[in-house]
Amino acid sequence: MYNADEAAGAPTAIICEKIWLAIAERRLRPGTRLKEEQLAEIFSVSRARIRQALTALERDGLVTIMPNRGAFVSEPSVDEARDVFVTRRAIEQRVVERLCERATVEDIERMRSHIDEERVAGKVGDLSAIVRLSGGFHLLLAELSGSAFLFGILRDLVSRTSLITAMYRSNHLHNCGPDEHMAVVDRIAARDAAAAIREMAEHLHHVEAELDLDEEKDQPRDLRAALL
Amino acid sequence: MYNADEAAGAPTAIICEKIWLAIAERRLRPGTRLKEEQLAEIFSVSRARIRQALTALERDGLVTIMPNRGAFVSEPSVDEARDVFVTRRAIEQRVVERLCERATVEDIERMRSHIDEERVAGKVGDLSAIVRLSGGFHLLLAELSGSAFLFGILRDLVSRTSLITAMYRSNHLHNCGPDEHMAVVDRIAARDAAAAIREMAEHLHHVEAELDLDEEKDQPRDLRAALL
DNA sequence: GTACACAATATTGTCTACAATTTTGTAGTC
DNA sequence: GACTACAAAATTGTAGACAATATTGTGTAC
Repeated sequence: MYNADEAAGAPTAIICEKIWLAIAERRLRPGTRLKEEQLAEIFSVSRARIRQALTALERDGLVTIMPNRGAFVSEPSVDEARDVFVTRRAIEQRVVERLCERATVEDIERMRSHIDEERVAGKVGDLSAIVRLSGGFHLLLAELSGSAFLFGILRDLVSRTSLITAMYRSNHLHNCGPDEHMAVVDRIAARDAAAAIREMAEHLHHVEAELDLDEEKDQPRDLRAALL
Repeated sequence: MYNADEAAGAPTAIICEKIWLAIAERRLRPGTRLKEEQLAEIFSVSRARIRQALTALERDGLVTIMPNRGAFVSEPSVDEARDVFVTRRAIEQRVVERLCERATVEDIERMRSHIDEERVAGKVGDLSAIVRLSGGFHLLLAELSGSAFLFGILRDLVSRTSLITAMYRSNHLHNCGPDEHMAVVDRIAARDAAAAIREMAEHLHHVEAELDLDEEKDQPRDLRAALL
């Protein structure tokens, strides 16, 4: 891990990751304004580089850029949140399906050792690692599925899931539990595609179910809707 | 349509679209180098704007940027091409599925009138319009499915499909025929999800089958592989 | 006292100049 | 004569300066 205090002259990818992590860990709340000059000073880089980072983050759906207005941490609506999970189920079903056909024993081993890391992070209570690893498991599966597009798409979706989780869940720790991950891996190892798909779908439903997507159904997007 | 001769001071989106169309219409062949200064002069804009356009096109997979080397029109491999179709089938299955549940009569009408446009373009022989509309049909379906993510993902995939079609097919005209599109819409209108999904899968298989993805199986990515 | 118009400030958007890197051409040496 | 090292040209990457736009604060008129 990089030391957060030594951020001088960091390349664009590092800046993106730092902002991404800050959002996922709820240090940057949805709706927060991200002033370019301010960020440039914080990271000790030029404003041009910050703009690059912000446009990249916009592409991942983490920040929303309003022309001539500035960049803000995105505030995904309930509908958008549900939409992410709908799409994830579609993508990850296909990922698991392919893994049941193609995964090697080395692949299975990588999945298991990843889950070990998750468990360690959970015991130690390293929030930063937990956030990264829980999403990372799904990305690892997508990577091992051998489809660069499924991987790329899921990368987007996982980022958005982190934001959604940060926004609609009081506590992030229970999500993406290593036990449910292991259940999926066991089914893949057994080459039981139907069961693996079911296990994954169930897992994603659990993650979604832990969010408060029902209560504050239409949360205000603009002031008018909020106050009248 | 814009006049291609009057491109002075065009915003980034216009530049992207022009380059995209040039690639889709095979005026820019895969592997072509895209020098920034040259493009800046052609479009009568600053080099900074060209860089914006190129990074946007890279995100869509149409150009490949090699650091300190420059931007090139992407050369998707056979495996990547197949991968795109695998992913498209997964995504568009879900799109059609949702449309069978949610599509209104107005939606069906929009699909049908879009297909009418395709037929007109086909009769007139407007290659530019054919390219745009054939992909546009699938995007319209995704848009009407009500899932912004399915739409966004398919947007990417359709762009890549255009590039792949331009690369592996001698004649673009037979792809995405309006008749097969109409077959899908008819099934959606009849709310027959299973049949609609089958019709769409078949259509995508046809498009893929018309490409020469078998013959030049490992086309050279680098000189070493090409010459030794 | 309120509302509108105007000005000041702050922030983003764009362009131009400079620095770093890579590629190509040339000369020198073995 | 061929290979290596060096230099020059071209191209990309970066940063800083300037212009455009939106927001906020103030003043004046009704």
